[in-house]
Amino acid sequence: MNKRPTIRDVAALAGVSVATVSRVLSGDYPVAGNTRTKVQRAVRELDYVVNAHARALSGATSNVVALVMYDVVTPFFAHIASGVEYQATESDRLCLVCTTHGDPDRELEIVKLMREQHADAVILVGGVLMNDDYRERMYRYAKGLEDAGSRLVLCGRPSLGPDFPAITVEYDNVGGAFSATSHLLSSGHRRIAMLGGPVGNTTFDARLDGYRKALEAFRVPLDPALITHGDMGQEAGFRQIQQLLASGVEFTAVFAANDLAAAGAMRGLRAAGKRVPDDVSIIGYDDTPMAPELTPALTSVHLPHEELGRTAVKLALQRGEGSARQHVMLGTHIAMRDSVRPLI
Amino acid sequence: MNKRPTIRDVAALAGVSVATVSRVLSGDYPVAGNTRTKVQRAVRELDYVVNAHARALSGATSNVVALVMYDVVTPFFAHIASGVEYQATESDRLCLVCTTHGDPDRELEIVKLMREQHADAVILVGGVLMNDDYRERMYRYAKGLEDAGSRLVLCGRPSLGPDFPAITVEYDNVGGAFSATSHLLSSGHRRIAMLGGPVGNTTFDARLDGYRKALEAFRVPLDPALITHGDMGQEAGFRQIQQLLASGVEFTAVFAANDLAAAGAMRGLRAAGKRVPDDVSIIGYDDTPMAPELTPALTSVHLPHEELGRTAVKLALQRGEGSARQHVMLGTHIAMRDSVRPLI
DNA sequence: GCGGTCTTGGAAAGCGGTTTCTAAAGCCGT
DNA sequence: ACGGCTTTAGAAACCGCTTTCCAAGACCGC
Repeated sequence: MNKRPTIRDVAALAGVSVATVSRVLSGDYPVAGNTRTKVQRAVRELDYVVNAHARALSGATSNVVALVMYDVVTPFFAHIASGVEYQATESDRLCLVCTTHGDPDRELEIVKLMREQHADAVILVGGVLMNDDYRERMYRYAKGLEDAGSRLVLCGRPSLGPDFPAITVEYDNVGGAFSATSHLLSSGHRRIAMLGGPVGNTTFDARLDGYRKALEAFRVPLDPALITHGDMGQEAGFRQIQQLLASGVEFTAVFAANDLAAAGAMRGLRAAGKRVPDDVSIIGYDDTPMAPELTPALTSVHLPHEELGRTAVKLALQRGEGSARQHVMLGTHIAMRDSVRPLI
Repeated sequence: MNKRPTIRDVAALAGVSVATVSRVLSGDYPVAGNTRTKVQRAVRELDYVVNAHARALSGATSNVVALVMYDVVTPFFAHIASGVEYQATESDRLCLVCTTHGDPDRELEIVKLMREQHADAVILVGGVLMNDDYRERMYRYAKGLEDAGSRLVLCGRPSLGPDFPAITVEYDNVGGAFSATSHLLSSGHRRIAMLGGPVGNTTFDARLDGYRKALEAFRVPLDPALITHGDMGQEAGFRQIQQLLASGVEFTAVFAANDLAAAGAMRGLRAAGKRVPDDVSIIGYDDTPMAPELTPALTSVHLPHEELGRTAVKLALQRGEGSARQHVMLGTHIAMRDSVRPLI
């Protein structure tokens, strides 16, 4: 078991000083071609790799981007993660992934870990329950991360104000929901059930808001009986539609605040003998890979997931003062498929 | 902008030496309760967090587990990643995620990066094109990682032999495919089309092998015309089934080597006016979240994705000699749904 | 041939911890 | 009161790299 070689071993073998080896490897400092070759040969000979920790310790950056999200399997998060990972790689960074499952304590712990790691950027992804406790917590995080040298990015989560030391990369939840609802409205639907998410969650509150605004724009009175809430899983969607059906309230269309709930709802409608889209039209949100495979293929609000992730990393890594508190809002569009039918 | 405090600042504030602070934080060495309290107060006062790189540098472990996989969004990988992340957190490790998109050069680079990082474990996930080049590459990786102090884990990928310095955590591809095919066979189907993956890929070769073995066990002759290959995406599944249909070969059932291809195939069958399962039965593989939402709900081979990931981490972190080259094989089972119908 | 830039390479001081080695207290029995 | 043993705490030597500061050659015009 030969110990792992150090830069000293390389220097010795190449017959130069450690400083020279370091400079050859970093590539910035001018080194005579001859010397460079000798060093590179020695590196290959010993199969030497630098020690990232030693490098990070002595002033350089850690070259790590941290991604903090609810979980890793929900398509919404997975696709954002994909974008983050892509851009991190592009920028020669490694990508640290942590999940919170919605637990604030866990989140606190993760932020602490990230301060320890000196991550170049810490990206917090996805909607949250917005309240004073949250704001205060975020403020502490931001300060801690700032003087650990990390950039904080809020991704798919509203900004906490222009003075808040974080970059925000959002997509237009209100606009997307407005479009989706408008799409149903302009197809003649007036009784549109809303399958909403947890109350207080920034993402789902915004989607509900877009729904409201669209109704208003079309001068359709809002019927609270049409609005339900769930945890946005497939089972929740199934149950929500069942309740709606059982309650006897009439509706000809459904706007589900995400595709998973939409899928569950379609199953529920089918179970109740309702045909989609002949009896009930339905539109989802997120445009996950599942959407086109459902029967009928689900019309859904398409989000620029990957771009969201890429942009978050790009902005965070962009050096220069002032760049530390930007706010970007990306647009959405509707992916039209077969689950919506105009009302006669 | 107050600089981030060091252990020295804490020591000064608490009126003790840095050694003492270090010991209080590590928690192993005996420290008088009084001193401990003073130190903890100072830590809180300064909002001090250790520098992970400094800690890693001075002998301790890096507390990082690296996960290397094809991509981050395919449910197969996402669920394994979920298990890895879960167990890593459980073991107080952070989780570094890298994707290769099948590029061997990228993989090589990642392994180098992991050597630099001194990851506690490096987990390579998913099937690969098995050939001599691959074996040789793996051998180099294994050696390099070994004397960087990292454990190498092959997850969902066959072992390279008992002497190979790596842990292997597999699931039974042959067995799963055997069961799936047998399920169709015992339902009376004899003409079973196979939607296979890339030739040479360990995962899909094994699934094809299980298909063959099942036919053999039922003494059903294998018809090469029923076997197709694709890249296992939804489009591939769609195209493969179209070709099959166009070629005129008869079949009453389809075994798709993953759910994505199965979904595409179902779409293709529907487009061709074939009803599932009335005209054609179909069974998938991986049991992704999409499976129960398809119409009809797709019967599929369920894999212990999460457990695979958890086991990989658990074994890798288990210290003790000899534990460095274990081999675990997890089982699969069929999730019965509505896409298979007995032939009269 | 000489003083003065430009290159090139080395010595050494950190970076922020952990850990070994050592010394000062504190406790005990006699 | 004193020697010996156990706790507890400090000094200092690393861990492996980057980078600043310097010095020695190389090269130049005159």
